[in-house]
Amino acid sequence: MENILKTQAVAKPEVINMLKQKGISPTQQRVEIAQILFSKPQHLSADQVMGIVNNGEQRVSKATVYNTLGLFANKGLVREVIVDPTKIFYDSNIQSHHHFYNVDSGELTDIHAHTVQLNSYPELPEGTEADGVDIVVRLRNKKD
Amino acid sequence: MENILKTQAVAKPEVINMLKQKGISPTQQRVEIAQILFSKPQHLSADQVMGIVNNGEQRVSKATVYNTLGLFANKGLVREVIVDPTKIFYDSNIQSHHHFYNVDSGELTDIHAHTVQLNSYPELPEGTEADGVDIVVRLRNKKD
DNA sequence: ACAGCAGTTTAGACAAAGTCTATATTAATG
DNA sequence: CATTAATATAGACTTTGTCTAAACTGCTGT
Repeated sequence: MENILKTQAVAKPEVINMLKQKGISPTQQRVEIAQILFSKPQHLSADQVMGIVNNGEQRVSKATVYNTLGLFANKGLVREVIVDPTKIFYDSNIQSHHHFYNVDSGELTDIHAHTVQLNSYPELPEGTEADGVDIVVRLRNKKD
Repeated sequence: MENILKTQAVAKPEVINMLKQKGISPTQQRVEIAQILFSKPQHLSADQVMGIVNNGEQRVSKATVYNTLGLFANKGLVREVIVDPTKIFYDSNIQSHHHFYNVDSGELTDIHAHTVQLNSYPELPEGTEADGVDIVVRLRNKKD
């Protein structure tokens, strides 16, 4: 589990409101995790969240971290980003945008929605509806 | 490990040539796996390949299946598709194209390259070069 | 033919992310 | 405030994938 310093948090009442608006009861653990996630637009793995929330003392269990991140993603509070075959990243920015993924460093950065545009759209298979479009530009470090 | 029937294979000499052209020495195990992969355009997980190649008797070890698929991907013989957080799919079609991923069924299907087009392109971060663009349209089953 | 050698393959131990289960704790409700 | 429903927890477990050390394969040059 990574050990990362907790930076400035978001105001508690603000976060509590966000949760309530999505129909999530704001328990202590959920609020703590939400404060970390929404301190800024960022991409965190479950393990990283675990490390930040439990920096020093143990306050939230592994199961709760996983449950909570899954719940948040389900309710549309955060977005899952699947680019690394070994783990899920949770993106605190749910505005439409895409990602660069540096295969060498594991770094994940944003591509603003308007710099990439689809000008045509495939027909969806029978009986299905689109749930989202993910565009990932994979990067390598130049070695010149 | 899944147990799937092996369908019609590709001719051995043909596959051996493909491997040689990419600088891969065509060992028995590699040829067997390549014959399965290239029998048609498809998306298979390591576990599925394992199931097909070893249908009935055990002929290729787990380590070799993983090594071989990794090697093939590295040499550009197959393409890794990362859409399912629990496993990698290997796509035997390396032509430029994209994917539908049905979140409910786990089904992965192709989107022809020409039905989706990027009409602008983001600036790449300093010191990096693009390694590929993956577009994934996530689907859910309609429940009406 | 065959000793030596590099490249492969193998079984099984191991690692890491994530899930599950049964129990304990907390929060909500009347 | 007692009861009940919802959450949180520790730790066992599962799955995908990696690693390691030993065995095997098939060349090479003599």
